[in-house]
Amino acid sequence: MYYLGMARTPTTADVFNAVGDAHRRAILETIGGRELGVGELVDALALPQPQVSKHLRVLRDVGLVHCDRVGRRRVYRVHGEALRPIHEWVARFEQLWNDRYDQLDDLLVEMQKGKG
Amino acid sequence: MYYLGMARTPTTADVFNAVGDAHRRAILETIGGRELGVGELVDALALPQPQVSKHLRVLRDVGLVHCDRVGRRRVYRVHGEALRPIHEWVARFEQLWNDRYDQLDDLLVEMQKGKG
DNA sequence: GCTTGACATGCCGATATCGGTATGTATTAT
DNA sequence: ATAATACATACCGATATCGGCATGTCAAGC
Repeated sequence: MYYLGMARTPTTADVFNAVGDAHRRAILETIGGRELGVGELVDALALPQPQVSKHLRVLRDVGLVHCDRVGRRRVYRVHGEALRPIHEWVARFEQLWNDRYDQLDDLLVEMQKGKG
Repeated sequence: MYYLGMARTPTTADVFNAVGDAHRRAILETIGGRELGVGELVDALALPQPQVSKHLRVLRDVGLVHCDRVGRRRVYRVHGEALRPIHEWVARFEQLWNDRYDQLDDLLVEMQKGKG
């Protein structure tokens, strides 16, 4: 009989996966709050240019970076909001090791009440 | 000439990678704050038992779950603190889309001062 | 126009990864 | 001791993934 199913879950190129790679994380860290061209990333990370470009492509596809064309350069910046799913997912487990944020949430609620 | 280097970065089985897989996340979500045996996970997730066991192995290796032997069962529980690296990494970018937590951090510092 | 610069993309090889099936192992029950 | 339960592990096939190299593309300068 022939093989029909998928061999592995199609890595729905999602944010969790994109951040799973150390080089991709390094790229995001290097860009930080700045706007960097590919060449600057290549210099900073000491990686071959095609590799950086391909990682940037992945990050772009999941919305983690945005890109502007400036002359013949491509200027990349981090779109931090794309990390929100990760933040919220991790937050679901946070209380299992740290209740500080729950305290803070309560506090915030109180503050809002006081202000209103 | 012969090929010498590594073909890819050795997926240093780290927490980021472990959480990159959707099935693994589902396992963590299903366990949640409870203690579950493998069979219960198999039933809940409708996955083959070996697959669940192997994912649990990965989660164990990175410290995301702990395991106790209870009779002939293995009872798994989430060790949420292992998610801290992810939390902290994401937090570094949080200010790029949400400054609420910075406010809260400032507030916490003030509270501690008041208490001390 | 042609060249250069800055980057994206295509192709390839090696391997890590995931799912499936079969089998091993340890513990309880009889 | 034997059998059954609950799970881990081994092995395999298919493919996704990453790194390296070569080439394509597109804007700017001459």
